[in-house]
Amino acid sequence: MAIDHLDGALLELLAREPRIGVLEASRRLGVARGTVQARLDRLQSNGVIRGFGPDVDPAALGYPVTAFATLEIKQGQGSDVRAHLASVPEVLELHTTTGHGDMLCRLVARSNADLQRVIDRVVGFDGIVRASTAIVMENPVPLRIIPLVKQAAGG
Amino acid sequence: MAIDHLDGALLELLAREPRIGVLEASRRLGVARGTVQARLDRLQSNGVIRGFGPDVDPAALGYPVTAFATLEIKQGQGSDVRAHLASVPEVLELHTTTGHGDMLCRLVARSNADLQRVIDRVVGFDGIVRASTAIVMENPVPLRIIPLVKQAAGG
DNA sequence: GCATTTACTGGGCATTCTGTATAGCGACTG
DNA sequence: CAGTCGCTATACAGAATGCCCAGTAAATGC
Repeated sequence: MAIDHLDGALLELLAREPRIGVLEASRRLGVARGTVQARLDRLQSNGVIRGFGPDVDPAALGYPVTAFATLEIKQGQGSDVRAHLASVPEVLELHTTTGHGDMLCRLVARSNADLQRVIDRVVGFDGIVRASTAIVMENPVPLRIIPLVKQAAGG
Repeated sequence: MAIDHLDGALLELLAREPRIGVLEASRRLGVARGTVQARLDRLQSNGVIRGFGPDVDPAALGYPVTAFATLEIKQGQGSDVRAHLASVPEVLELHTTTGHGDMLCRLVARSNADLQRVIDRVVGFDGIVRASTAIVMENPVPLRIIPLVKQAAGG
């Protein structure tokens, strides 16, 4: 669970140059290959590294518009709403939250006009009482993990 | 830019089994190795695939609490606030948005108590007028891209 | 209609990496 | 003090990669 400095450096290296192999990583980090291999195995079985899935850019796929929708749900309809939202491809992420809304989801769309269609599809479901949408204009800090990794590694 | 069915299948395959190589992928997809290689190169230079960075789980790093904070910013302080937020490791993501707030950020913390510390650090900055936080309880749909890829590939 | 370009196939080749195993060494622990 | 753990160092077979080429089929331009 705890991450030491070598783990941190390894994660950082992998984040910066993902196509790097175990052997090359060991050279960069100045440790034996077996060490890197053992660390990687441990990080993966720990669940620290979930995987190495391709990082796909929705914008490049033709979905340049991102929005966050806060949803208010009718009592007891939670699981139906979840299933509904999971069936919409443009819903990239869904959280249930405390606070004003009950759920928060990340949406993408082909255009602002298309966003209307997506929202209609998302909220056009019985269990959803109200929705408020915030359209993303800029993304000054793209999803990142390295600063947190550094902190966790004690750096 | 446009994604055909083979691209979609390749992305799906890579998402499901990321450690797969080009050769193995070509076998699974029933095409020549050179084809997979060419498609991958194209997807990467297109920007569709940003990279293959390790997918790190903040919870496994000791940050099991996630929250979204909506921030209201003092006019003209945008770039200062951006820089401030970028300097906080627990800020995983930051967007500027339309709607009620001016910014939306994703936070993580070691505990609910620790979240208070993080929020204090985030909002303890002159340009931020008001903040409202929603703590994530469940994540019924984790960040995903495959359904969108399938739709973009026309299937 | 004809030539050109593009994308895919199938094959080959040298280099490199992976998976796996070995043994030695220093540090920590019961 | 013996046992365990993590790291180093090395070895080896099998596999994958990067790169090359020639042939073919479909789309594009003249």
